[in-house]
Amino acid sequence: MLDIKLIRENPDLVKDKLKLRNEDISVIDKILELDKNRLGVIHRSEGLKETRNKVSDEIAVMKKSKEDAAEKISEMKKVSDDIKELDEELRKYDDDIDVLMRFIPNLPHDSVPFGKSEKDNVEFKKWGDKKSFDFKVKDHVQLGKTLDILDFERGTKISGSGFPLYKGKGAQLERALINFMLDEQGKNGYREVMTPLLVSRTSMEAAEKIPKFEEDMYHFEKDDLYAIPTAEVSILNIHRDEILKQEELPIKYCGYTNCFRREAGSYGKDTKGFLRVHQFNKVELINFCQPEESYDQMENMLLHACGILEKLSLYYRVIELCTADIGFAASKCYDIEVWSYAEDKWLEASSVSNCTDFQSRRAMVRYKKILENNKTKTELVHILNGSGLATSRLMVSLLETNQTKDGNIIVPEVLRKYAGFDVI
RNA sequence: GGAGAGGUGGCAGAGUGGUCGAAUGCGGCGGUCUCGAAAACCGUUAUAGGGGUAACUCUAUCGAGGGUUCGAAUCCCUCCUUCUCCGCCA
Repeated sequence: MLDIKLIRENPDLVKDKLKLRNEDISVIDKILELDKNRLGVIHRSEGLKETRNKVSDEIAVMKKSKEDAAEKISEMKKVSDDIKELDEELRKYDDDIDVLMRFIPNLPHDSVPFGKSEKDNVEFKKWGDKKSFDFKVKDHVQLGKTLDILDFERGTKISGSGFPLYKGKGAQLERALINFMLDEQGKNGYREVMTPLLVSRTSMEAAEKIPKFEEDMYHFEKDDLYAIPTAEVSILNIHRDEILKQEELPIKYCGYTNCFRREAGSYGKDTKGFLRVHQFNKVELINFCQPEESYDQMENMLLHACGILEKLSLYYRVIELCTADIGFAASKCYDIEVWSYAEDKWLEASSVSNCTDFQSRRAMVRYKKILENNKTKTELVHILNGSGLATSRLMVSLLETNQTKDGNIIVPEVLRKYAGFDVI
């Protein structure tokens, strides 16, 4: 969430930034009014509390010296009732403000290109060469079926559409890919973690996934747990409600998890094979750092994600998302897309986001900043996330790129020691 | 799932209705002493939110949320969590 103080003190700045995102800015004025009322109630309530505390002390003294305090007690009874009423009112204001705040996205960074839709995203970088095939390429579904390594029909039988079944060398290749990526990110300084896949509502809220994306989550009602849509959620919550040391920043984690997404509202779009699935595998990168270095860290993370694709020799490009397309919690985003020869289009395989203090404010992840005069100040960390990478769309490109004329797959050099075979 | 015992400041650990934001010890920071260090001694040591240019001041916080009371770390209720024992299961 945004800082209420920033809204209070710089409403025009906030509005201008939100306009860039095509947001309805009337909500800011509503918040300002509620906030003003809220502060008034706080003043009155705290004034009464001050009286109550003072008089209660006086009552204690009177009782000790056996004086009659009945009058003061009845006086305070009234004061206490008034406090109760004001605090009730205060809570209402808090709730009303919170409801509005939860749907306001992060402010875009100055470097983010302006745009009105995803069409205005800017190509930032392109790597590799588009391969030319002297035969008709098969798509990943055909390849998977012919080689008997991917079985979407049976996956559907087991769970419904969007739950892929990997078989034999397909399963092994997937495992190889995951291990390869974890090892590479480990070399890049990320500490490997294996996290819970089901998380509490509190954890989802801390990551700013709820309430905005509630419809996209799998929810286990009986235990009130949510299946994570990305390891970002569980990794981010490692340090919820903690105060970190300045010298341990940046803290970098990588973790492989299954990811679960209901993909509500996207039925009928990209339904083929891996293009849009409810369950997929992803190696996630998370970085907790000091505010002043977060944009540098972001560039690093982008390189770390791209490094995987380069080692796999896959043709890819990086897109800098425009103000209309950056993620809810993000101030800046890069998407990495791999090329699908069969679909003849780019597929999103990774997204690197700087969420600044937007998530850390609700998650309360802070650090002790050492100031010049040697004093310390507690400040929110910046949190970044990036996929490094998601396997499903990566697998599409990997299979298609490395197919041979007779329908086999040449395993990329770097994966061979992980897979234990060279060809499928 | 059953039975019991806990959750207090960075840590350990007192505190069962009143000047308790909280004794004491350890640790941390600053100082005295010393050539320097140790020891000893003295001081200091939380977070959040209001108000004030500031010194400062007010409010809240003893697992979380409600309740009783003029007043709650202390009493009552609910939840979370940790530990011990029993049962069940991988």
